[in-house]
Amino acid sequence: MLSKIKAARSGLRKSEQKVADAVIDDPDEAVQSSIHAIATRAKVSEPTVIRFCRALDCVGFQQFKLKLAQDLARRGTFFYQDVTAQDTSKQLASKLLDGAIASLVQIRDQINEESLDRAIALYEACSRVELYGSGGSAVVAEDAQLKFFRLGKPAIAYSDPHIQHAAAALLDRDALVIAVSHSGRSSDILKTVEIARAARAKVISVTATRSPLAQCSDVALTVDVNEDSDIFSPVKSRLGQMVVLDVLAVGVAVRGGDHMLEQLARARRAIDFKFV
Amino acid sequence: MLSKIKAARSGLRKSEQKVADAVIDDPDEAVQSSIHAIATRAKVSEPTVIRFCRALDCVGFQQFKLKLAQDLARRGTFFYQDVTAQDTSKQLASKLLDGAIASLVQIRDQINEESLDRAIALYEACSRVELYGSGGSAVVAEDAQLKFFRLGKPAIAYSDPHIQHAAAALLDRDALVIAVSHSGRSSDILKTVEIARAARAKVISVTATRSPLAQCSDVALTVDVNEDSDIFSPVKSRLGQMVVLDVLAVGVAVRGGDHMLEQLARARRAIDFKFV
DNA sequence: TTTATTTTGTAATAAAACTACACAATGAAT
DNA sequence: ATTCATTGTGTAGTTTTATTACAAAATAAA
Repeated sequence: MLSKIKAARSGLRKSEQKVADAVIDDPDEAVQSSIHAIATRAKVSEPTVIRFCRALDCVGFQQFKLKLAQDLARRGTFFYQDVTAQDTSKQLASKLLDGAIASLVQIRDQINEESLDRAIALYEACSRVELYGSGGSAVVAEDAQLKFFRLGKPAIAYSDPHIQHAAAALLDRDALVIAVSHSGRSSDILKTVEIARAARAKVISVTATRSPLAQCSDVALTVDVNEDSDIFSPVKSRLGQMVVLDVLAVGVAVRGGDHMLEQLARARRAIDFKFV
Repeated sequence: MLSKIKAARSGLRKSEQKVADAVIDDPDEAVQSSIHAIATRAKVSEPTVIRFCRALDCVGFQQFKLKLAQDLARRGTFFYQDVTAQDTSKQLASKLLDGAIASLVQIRDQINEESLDRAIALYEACSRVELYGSGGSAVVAEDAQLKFFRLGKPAIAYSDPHIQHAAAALLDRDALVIAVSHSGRSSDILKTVEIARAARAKVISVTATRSPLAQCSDVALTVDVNEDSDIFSPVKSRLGQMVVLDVLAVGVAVRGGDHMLEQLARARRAIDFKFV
């Protein structure tokens, strides 16, 4: 629509061009304005605004505004922007959300299909799952535990590094470890994975590409996002990790066929509506 | 917007629900209708339609239609698709990521600036923060705890409902509660909030629009997403809740000025690279 | 310059959105 | 069960917004 206006501009009459200019100048303002407001800003009469709409193949002003609004909605591209102390709350929220969205888009385009398939195969071959993550990653591991224990095999998450060490020492070749770490460089998690592998357990890591953790795992599901604008904690990588683990869990479920999917959907409704 | 309507539906009055149903039934028709047309189709009076719009945080019918139109326009970019047993891993991942992205886009467009400002003010006025969430929402509460305790005031998260009750009873007027719940209907969390309010603590809720929890909070930060395609747990609303709480925390930090932002950024690097 | 044609604005009309208020339904307290 | 208070819903009127009809400028052609 916006480009349509630009294209049509030179074919319009003089005062209609003024309307076109006013709309192009601030389209977001335009979609919220009445005919009167636009007419005033473009310094033309109200019927001129309507004629302008009709010239653009709209039946009236309302339809024009609707089409323009939809156009603006679609134009949404998401990118990082640093927050500043001068931002209004609205700007702040939009910037942060945009950043989060951008990171998910990035992850979507980076998903490694082969790793995912191998991870699914590892789950199918194991008899139980342990999830390790500390600090912020503990949250992700716990969230994943909730998903995995509905898939039919025992799943448990540990967030204390010492307990992780102890738990890892007790694993066997039928156990599967899912190790979550943002940087993949924490010595605790590396030590834990080392112990787990010595016990012949399989290891899936959810971490940064080419990090030490990724390199010492059987399968690495990598999550790399631009963290520059995260102030407190790597929110974006946390979101990414959660979604990637969701993908893994759903992937496993899907291998169980449509029947299993339905069953899980029912289970979810029964549980969540009561408790969450 | 559409998912907001669905989420808010049960919190609406009877005739407003009729309007909701009419809109959900054919949203494309709705964006082109006048109040009169919608009122007729829903078999209610015209003011009821306006009240319905207001209940959804719109200033009037026009704004409602505009938001709805933009929502419909965006459907095309990232949209929900049900996963099937025939999907390849890649397709599966894309579908799930698209769904997650779509939900964040929705949340971005729904952010209520006024609520956010009020929530920030509540944090600034309090002397300590307690975060309550159980089940899946416990994960969100814990994640938020990590953010909030870096802002300079004590912050603690409880995930056991009984302990939440006990903790809430010990609050005073300087305490701030952040209550997280997907549905906003769990009796545990409602009870906890009731106790907290009786102790004169302030309550910010992170939950569905017009849910009981939202209604009994001082400020509601609403998170409404279409959960149809979530198999295990409401991943999408979980992501949304985490981001919304991140926005709140960053909002608080930003009020502390650029200096505080820098300090936090340094703190984050120091902490996270070691532990996560 | 006059005349036809196009363009633009004024003023009236129609339609839509919104408000104030009154009646009806619901629920709590006696 | 009856009254009172509260909440919900509709009727009727008001204001705002969109649209039309038409007349006055402006422009171009003869």
